[in-house]
Amino acid sequence: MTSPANILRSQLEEEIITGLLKENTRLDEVSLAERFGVSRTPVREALIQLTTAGLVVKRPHKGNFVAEVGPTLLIEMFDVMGEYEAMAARLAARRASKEDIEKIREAHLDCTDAVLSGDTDDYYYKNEKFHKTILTAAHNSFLEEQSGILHRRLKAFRRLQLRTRGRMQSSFDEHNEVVKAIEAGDAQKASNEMRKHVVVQGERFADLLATISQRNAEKLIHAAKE
Amino acid sequence: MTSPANILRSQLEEEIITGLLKENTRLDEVSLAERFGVSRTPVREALIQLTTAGLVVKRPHKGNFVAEVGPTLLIEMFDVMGEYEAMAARLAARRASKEDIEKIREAHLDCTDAVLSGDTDDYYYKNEKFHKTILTAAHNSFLEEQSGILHRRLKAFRRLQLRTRGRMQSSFDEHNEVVKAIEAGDAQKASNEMRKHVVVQGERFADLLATISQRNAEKLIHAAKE
DNA sequence: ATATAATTTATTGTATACAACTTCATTGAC
DNA sequence: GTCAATGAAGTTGTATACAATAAATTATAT
Repeated sequence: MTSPANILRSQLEEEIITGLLKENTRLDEVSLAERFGVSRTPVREALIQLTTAGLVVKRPHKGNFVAEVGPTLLIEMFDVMGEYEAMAARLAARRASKEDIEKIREAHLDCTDAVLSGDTDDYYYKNEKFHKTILTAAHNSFLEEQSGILHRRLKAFRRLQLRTRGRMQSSFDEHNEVVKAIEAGDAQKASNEMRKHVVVQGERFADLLATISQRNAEKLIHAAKE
Repeated sequence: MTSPANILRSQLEEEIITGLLKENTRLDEVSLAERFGVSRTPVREALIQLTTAGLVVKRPHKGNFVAEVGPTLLIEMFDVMGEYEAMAARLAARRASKEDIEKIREAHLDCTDAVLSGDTDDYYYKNEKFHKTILTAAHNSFLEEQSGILHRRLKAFRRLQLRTRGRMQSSFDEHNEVVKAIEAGDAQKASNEMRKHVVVQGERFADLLATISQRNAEKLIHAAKE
């Protein structure tokens, strides 16, 4: 599990996700091998894994490149992420045990401190925990896994969002609605509130785009209105 | 794209999905290499890809095994599949163009022939096309991709379901409800109808389980009732 | 001088050789 | 006779060597 190839994979994954390795950067096998002090074989294995994960694109006999996450794809991914979370909320509303609900309530309350102190980093973690708690309460490990994969991929963009002024308070308020719906066992409402909460829209959408490509922002704000 | 490694991957994938290679079957690298007339390297590459896809599990220094799809996981996957399709229907209800709706209507009508002739194989293909049309109308290529991956993985189980008596007619009726909702632009209803349509429940659920393990069927019917 | 073709260089894709680890069997001791 | 320990065999993980393909540069012809 902690073989050189796996370390390599997670390391590269991290660098791509955080944006340290920029889009379309060529990932030369020999250079990477030298850098990590291994042969090309484990490097190739790591690259293959990242390719199937969608983080790297292989052009036959041309090389491996960091996959570009265009604005369109990014929005699409956020939409799907919203659906994962909405599904979790819906299932949680139906399936959550007393203990599950207690944990959700707890995680929700924990967020209060971060909101009051205005600590966005703190809120980021507590927010993550809140969402994770609901995913667990959905009792669908496959959903949890898929959601986790996408979540990691969106990590870099997600974090930026919370920095927006007033976002933390409104995020907390939205959590509140979700919790109420789950407690009431209202699957439909829990689902809808959660989707609204996660999905990027309006001005937040424009902010997000600005973090990727300044140039293409305008024409895509239009598209966002649908 | 059609390199030896890729041919190998799709071939193995097919054999695992169709059940030709049973669960927990050991995938010996040298044997596979001999069988396909290549060296171990491309075999390993294919196995890595299948591992990240979740079809194969690697136990370090022990070997590669066909991942087992237990009843629980299978239900979970069907649930997520239902959510993908529900999302597609929801988005289609909001975003579908006149041409999109026309294509959906067309695909739906095409199913009529199969229902009347009672040809389950024919219906299988036309049903697939119907669902694909809605996915396209959702205008989210990432969703389309994710859905496609899971769809292929569930292929073997899905096909069996249609054989159930009367399932074709009720499936068609459910399609009808979905189409109506999309045409009316009722996102909520389109979504819910589609989810109900796809998700496995009730007796169909028991039928499905029987195809995997006869033994574990009973105790899981209980779980299905939630 | 420019365009095209050929050769060279660099990089990916595959094969083979070697090392590390795990498992099974055999041998020895209690 | 049984359990444990050591060794042998087999399999995965890694390194290196070789082949194939594509890009770049240079040389030649128009």
